[in-house]
Amino acid sequence: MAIKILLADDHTVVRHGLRTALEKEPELEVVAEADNGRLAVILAQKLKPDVVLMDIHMPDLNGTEATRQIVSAQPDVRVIALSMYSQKRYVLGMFEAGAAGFLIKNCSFEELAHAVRTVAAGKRYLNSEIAEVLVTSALNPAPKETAYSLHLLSPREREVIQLIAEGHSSKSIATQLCISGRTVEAHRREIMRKLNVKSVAELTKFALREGLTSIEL
Amino acid sequence: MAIKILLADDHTVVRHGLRTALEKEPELEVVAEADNGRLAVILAQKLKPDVVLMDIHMPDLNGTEATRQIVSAQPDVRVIALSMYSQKRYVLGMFEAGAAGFLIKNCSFEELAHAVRTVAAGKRYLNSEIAEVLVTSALNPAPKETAYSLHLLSPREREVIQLIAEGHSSKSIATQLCISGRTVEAHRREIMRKLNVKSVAELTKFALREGLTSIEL
DNA sequence: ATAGAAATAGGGGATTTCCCCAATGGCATC
DNA sequence: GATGCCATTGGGGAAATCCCCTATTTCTAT
Repeated sequence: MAIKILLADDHTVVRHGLRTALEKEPELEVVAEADNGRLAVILAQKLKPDVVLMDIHMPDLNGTEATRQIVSAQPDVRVIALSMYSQKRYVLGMFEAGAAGFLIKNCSFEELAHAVRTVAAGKRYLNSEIAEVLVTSALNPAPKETAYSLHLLSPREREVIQLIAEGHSSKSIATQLCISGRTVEAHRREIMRKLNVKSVAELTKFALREGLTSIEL
Repeated sequence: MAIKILLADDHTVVRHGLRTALEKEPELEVVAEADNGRLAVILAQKLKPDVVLMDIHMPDLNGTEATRQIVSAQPDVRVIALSMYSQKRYVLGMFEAGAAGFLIKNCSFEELAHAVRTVAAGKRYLNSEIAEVLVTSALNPAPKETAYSLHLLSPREREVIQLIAEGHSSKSIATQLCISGRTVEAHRREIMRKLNVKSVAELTKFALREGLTSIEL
């Protein structure tokens, strides 16, 4: 009995490529494709696939919400998240929504096929990168809030990171906050340690994602 | 004589799927894959493919700059841009860099294969959506700044700003580009002078707006 | 109460970035 | 073919940031 697969990804070419590659595997069968989350939910209900390969970024209904709806209606459908990024909030969000596995799009096809068989057998599938994210997250037991790592930072640190992301130097920040430049440097280092970034560029992207600053100059 | 294709996309699974699908076509042959723009340039030089399928968003060297380098060195290599989005600045940027065609990832595989054959025959390939973007753009003769404001920067500077916005230090960039750290610093200063910014934070935001880097880490 | 964290500030030195300047080479315009 | 622009390549020195520490105060939580 072949494993029935539903592909949910908004890029037609990507879906076609995945289907072609998956169907070279004898016991895997792609039964349908969806180009958005809402359609994925409908098709999952109708076709009862064994495994859904679910992209996270999709129009109309994103992969996380689609997973939540599918799994709550049909707990035996196994969903594998397929994402470009291994960011904690995506990983935690998908598992919280009920996904059985998580793959980075930058994985090998062999890993993808292996993941499909693993979750179809009722097990979870995590590669080492995702496992790392989960372990780190589990060891910092500040549930939910840690997922949005802004809560890792103290209020003062949030002030400082915003000013850095707005382009201010440590000295300028010190003047604005009426503290010593050394203190600002200490905050800056602590922020980078907590967020595990090594450059102002990454720090700026974090601040943008968290809405601490605007992309406009 | 089969059409030799080079695949450049940073997602391994996507490359594998495309390769599998393309190789079902008798007269198409995938001769190599690259997961970043710099490798694509090297492989294009070495293998002299007929067609390069080039993703726009890639680490280290993006698809637009990679296209520019490939086409300027080997004008007979035909590059097809493969993008998730049909935003004007991507379309204009790729054609300005010398691309022969432009495909949205959300196109059918038949269209992809047809585009490969079309550009290999020396013609351009545009689907109606891209044609629409170009016509609109041609009828609204917006000055270059609005169309492709990266024109302020030289090609080398565009390489450097991408790497800075990805979080690399000058020294690391120097190693990647095989030039002195002092030269990278000079580029960095020139970039900041031209863009009139004073910090890596502002520079990162510019790179994000121009699609040179992704907000995800 | 005691442990831990946040906020403050600093020493000293390594590394990186910033600002002034210079040489080369290409390419275009005149 | 001379001129001039600018891209690319770099040096020297000043400034900023980063990294290793220590230290005090305050507040919170166990």
